[in-house]
Amino acid sequence: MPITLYDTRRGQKLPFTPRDEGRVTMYLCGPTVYNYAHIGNARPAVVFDLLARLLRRRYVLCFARNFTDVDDKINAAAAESGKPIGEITERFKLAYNEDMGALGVIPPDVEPCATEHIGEMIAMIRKLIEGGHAYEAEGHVLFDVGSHPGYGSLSKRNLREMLAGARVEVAPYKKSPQDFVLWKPSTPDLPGWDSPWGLGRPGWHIECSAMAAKHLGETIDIHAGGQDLVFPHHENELAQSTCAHDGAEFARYWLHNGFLSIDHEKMSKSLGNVLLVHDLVREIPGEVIRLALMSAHYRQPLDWSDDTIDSAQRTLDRLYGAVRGIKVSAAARAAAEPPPAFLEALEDDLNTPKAMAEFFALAKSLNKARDDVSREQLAAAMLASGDLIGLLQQDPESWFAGHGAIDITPDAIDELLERRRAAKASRDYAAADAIRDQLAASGVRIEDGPDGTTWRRA
RNA sequence: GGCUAGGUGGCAGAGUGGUUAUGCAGCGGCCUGCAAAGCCGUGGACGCCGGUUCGAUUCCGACCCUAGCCUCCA
Repeated sequence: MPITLYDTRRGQKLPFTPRDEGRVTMYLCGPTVYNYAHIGNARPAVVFDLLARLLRRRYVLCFARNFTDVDDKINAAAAESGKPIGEITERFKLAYNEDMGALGVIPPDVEPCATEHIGEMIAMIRKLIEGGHAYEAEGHVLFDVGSHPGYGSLSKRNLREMLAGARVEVAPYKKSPQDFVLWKPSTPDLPGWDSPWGLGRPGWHIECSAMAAKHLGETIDIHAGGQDLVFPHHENELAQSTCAHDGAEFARYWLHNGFLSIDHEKMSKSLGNVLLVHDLVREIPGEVIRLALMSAHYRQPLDWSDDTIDSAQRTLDRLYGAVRGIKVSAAARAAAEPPPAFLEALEDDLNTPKAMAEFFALAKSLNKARDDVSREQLAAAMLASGDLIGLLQQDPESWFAGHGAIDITPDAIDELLERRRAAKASRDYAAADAIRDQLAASGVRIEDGPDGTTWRRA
């Protein structure tokens, strides 16, 4: 069964086949590094990390995710803070990778920075001018959308509709209101590079086109990003790259993740509900955040709330609870594979909810299994499934110990549990229950099992 | 106003032209000294109106509602 993916441009789910047999190229639009990533930024990073993990099972993958480190928002942040631009971009590049790492995102193969590809951008812009697809006007270089009949094919718009709906004031030097900037002039106080059009800096869209071509080639298999990038960013990338590469197909599959809302509201500074991953990971285990981001299908909208987090936490408790206390030998773990139904769900356009249902089925089988061999094999299959999607990466005991949620040491807990065991042995249930209540007051919930008593943070 | 996606049981959230999603919550039971966890069972759903069909939550059309984009926001 081939992997299927929903392609935005063609508007349907299609079997995925790489252009070169056995090798896949994928490009994901990364962050503009002027602030910490918020939870909405984390969604594409996590879901397309999952896709990368799946693709690697079958293919050699080259996965690029860029940093946009030249941008007017960065300039504004620098002006506001009084810090050099390079200091800001470096700081937030590091923070981004740390935060995504906490969510189990495996670093991509290539992380190109826009500022290191100015030469490639200038070359591409020259090619566009030579080909009649771009023109210079008042120090700017603009892409001429009228020169590319396919413009609008990705976002399914046509120029007439866009003109009718235009609500933005148009710069007078543009031939058409939809023409967009490839290069713009810089003043000495702004980042700038020498170019055939004077000191300037690149527009946003050309960065990705140039970096994708440099690292992945003129035609890439998969281009991914958030739904809000479809227009104008990806439409413009598509136009630029196609025209600069003599009509060569730019991206064979376009994937877009749905939007994330906070308590059913749009996340925005004005509403004051912007949740930074940097802050969230201090309170919530990374795996909980990761699972919450995978709890809805990636193309669906996802609402982030306390319930979303609680639900993911409970789900992980259940999964960790199933594998807790089961010895899995290195050999068994190495031999284990995720169940076919689990894989099929994921390979069907990343159907994570369906895959989780299969994960639960596996946990249930394990909970019911009696003999040690079956239990080890099922636990190994669960761990293999977790390895694939970036969950169950912790030792179950430390998972249930939590972090900072309890105000009593493990040694003290063990001592109390021993006293409770003794009380139970002498049928002093009042004393046993008193100890249980005492532990509960410290945030520890205990569970009597056939092999003794275990505990977890409440 | 235009474009693009959605509207599923108390909540979250898949999927399907006729047959169990799944998880949480609820209810009953097993287990347990009592709990918890786990297991077994159980109720409850497909926005509204038409159409196609033997049969539609699933296909088609209209309508209502929601979200995103049309502003260099993932």
